[in-house]
Amino acid sequence: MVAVNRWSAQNSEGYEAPAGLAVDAVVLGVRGAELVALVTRRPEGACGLPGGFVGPAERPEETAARKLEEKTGLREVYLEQLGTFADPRRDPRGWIPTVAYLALVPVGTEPTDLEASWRRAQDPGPLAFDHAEILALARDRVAGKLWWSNVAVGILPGPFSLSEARAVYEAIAGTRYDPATFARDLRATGLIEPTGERRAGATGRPAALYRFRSWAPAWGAGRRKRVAGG
Amino acid sequence: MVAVNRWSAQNSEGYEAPAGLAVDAVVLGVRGAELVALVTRRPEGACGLPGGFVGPAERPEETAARKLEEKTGLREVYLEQLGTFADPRRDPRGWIPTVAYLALVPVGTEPTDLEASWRRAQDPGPLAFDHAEILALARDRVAGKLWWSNVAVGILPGPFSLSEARAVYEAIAGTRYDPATFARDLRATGLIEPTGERRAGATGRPAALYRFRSWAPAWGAGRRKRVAGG
DNA sequence: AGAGTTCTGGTCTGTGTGACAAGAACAGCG
DNA sequence: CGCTGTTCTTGTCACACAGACCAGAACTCT
Repeated sequence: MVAVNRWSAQNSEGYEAPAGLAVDAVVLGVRGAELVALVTRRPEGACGLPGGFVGPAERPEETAARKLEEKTGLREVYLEQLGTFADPRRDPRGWIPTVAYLALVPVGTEPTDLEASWRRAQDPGPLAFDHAEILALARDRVAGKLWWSNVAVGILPGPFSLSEARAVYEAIAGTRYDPATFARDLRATGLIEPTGERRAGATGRPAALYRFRSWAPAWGAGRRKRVAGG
Repeated sequence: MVAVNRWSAQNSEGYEAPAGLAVDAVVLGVRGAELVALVTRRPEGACGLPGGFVGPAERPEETAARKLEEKTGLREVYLEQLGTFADPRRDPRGWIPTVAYLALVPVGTEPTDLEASWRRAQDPGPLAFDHAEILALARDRVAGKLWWSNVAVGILPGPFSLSEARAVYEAIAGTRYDPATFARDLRATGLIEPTGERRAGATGRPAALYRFRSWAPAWGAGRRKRVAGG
């Protein structure tokens, strides 16, 4: 019944228990042609992923959503569990496993928290704990699922042109696509539908606008792109 | 410093802490033409996935490997994290998050623990807690990675014929493959290599034997199969 | 009105995939 | 020993798809 020391607790069954359960979120967005991740300055001064402790009546995804709203003001963001990092030595404060989440936020989102800022997802600079490893896992995950699901809806929630979608896909995949082929293939996935509107005002021919058919996680049924050879 | 009740603890920082950290393993194998999962009888009488509590100086994958050896006698099995299930109400005993793992064991493996037995991965019967959900996630995961990695090495560790490999792949994917096309495609992944031996004694032309090039997780570089349309 | 830019539909070609056909290498039997 | 049946193995063929290119459409700017 008594915590044996500062670093871990003990329950009534005699099992050692963690000192707490944490969540960390990899918040990804697109700025210009680059994939960016949100990092916050920690009390110790180092930078790290936004996160916090899970409450005793909370599901971890609720904690992640709560922290995300604090940093960005956004609700209803795409959120997916990446995995759990539970090496007992990962946090010098004690035995604190963390459940890592991947979040995707719309183009143009700015941090509401002054301690938070965008960094390039590649080369984010030094991060606390094992956060660099978590970020790397997030990059692989989102790139792998790009053409197979509607994860991009988190970054393109509103009506978008195929050029805007292409910029997002290119930033995430790290490659360039032929505009005509990209349009054909994205339409063929069946994940998007035309709104009937067009975006004028810019230079060139106005682009037709599209939206994702569903906000909820979904999978394409038509053509799929192969992933780049490993 | 004092656990507030039987169901959760509290650390020195004032944060509530879980009552313990658990692991559960989905142990998959192939018996005949079917994908099977290992289940154990729990003290309460219900059936569930093999699992246990993580020690304070242990990484969860070590706990999973330890429990797996208790149930099957196997060391060096393929082990991969599936995800974490941490709904505070998932376990009636208290706030106990569990990290779920996927393990693949060779064809012919028999449980060493009398309380453990094989069940069909589809239709395993009622399972305790959220273990049915965890098993479903494991089935999807292994089917999705089948053609993209050498996960099957966990089920086919020794020399095998292409027919034996095909039986395993068909059991996992739940489909049937053309023998000739299967042979061409599996060879084209670059994941396997011929041993030079042949398996005689059975009826028909003796089959050439193959082995996986590497035991460690690896990815194919050649042809890949598309996943079945969702 | 003309030039420049971007979007969009069409075509063409190389390649991967699935299905099929035919030959090779054994065991069992009359 | 030859025939039959089975299984493994190689080869071929048709189709669908990814990628690239081209030309026209639709706008803005000068």
